[in-house]
Amino acid sequence: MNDANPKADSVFKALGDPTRRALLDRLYERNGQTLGELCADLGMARQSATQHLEILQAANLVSTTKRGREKLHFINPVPLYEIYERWVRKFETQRLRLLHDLKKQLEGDGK
Amino acid sequence: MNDANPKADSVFKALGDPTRRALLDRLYERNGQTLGELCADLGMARQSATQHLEILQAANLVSTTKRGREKLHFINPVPLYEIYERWVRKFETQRLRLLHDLKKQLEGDGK
DNA sequence: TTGACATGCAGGTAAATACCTGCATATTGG
DNA sequence: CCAATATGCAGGTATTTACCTGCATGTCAA
Repeated sequence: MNDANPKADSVFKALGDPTRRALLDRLYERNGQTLGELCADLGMARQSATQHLEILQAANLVSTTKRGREKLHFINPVPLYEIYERWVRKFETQRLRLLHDLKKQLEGDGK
Repeated sequence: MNDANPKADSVFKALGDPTRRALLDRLYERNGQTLGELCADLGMARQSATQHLEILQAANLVSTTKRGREKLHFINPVPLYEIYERWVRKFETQRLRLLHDLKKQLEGDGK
């Protein structure tokens, strides 16, 4: 009776935190960064960042490999695409896209 | 330094719970349901469901209107599309779609 | 009007979450 | 080898979350 899909759960929960979204953006800009690099300028202790990265890994949004004493992090966009297939495409209509484009156009004037 | 986007936060957090995803699915099947209808078969107290619906509303995924003593709930897919624009499209590549289709095809055999 | 029905409001608890600190381990470079 | 560097491990705390129960309010229909 419950859509207790653990996959969707882990991905949405992973994305539900600004620090983790920032980490994904950083990895998008440059893939394969070390823990230390990713921690820099995050404004929190290393161990906190580590935990965030573990959550991203559990959601399969990030995968890692070790190079010597360093841990390299790589982004994996597939879960995002699967969310799209399940949670966006389902609600997608021609009208929706048009509405979105119109909104963007209107916002473009204001900003 | 932090992508503390309250909009993304509210939407992802709203979607990060199986009960709330189930509610969205139910509203997709039949829009405009009352609180009582949505509570049925959820396996939790009415007030708990109410709180979940409030969270969906805060994320702008659901809007409501009152008809007499009833409260009607309507789904709003726009935030989902905005997530797509920000978090899927960005990582989208030709290769990705191909990979996804391939995977689906392979899974189709097994199941 | 009044009783039944739909929903709102006000707490209260257990578990999960997002941080932290302190110490341990493993790797590299000189 | 050994000191500096990168990361892992083991807790500990405050806040948030997901539930609950009990009672109040508002609306409909006979």
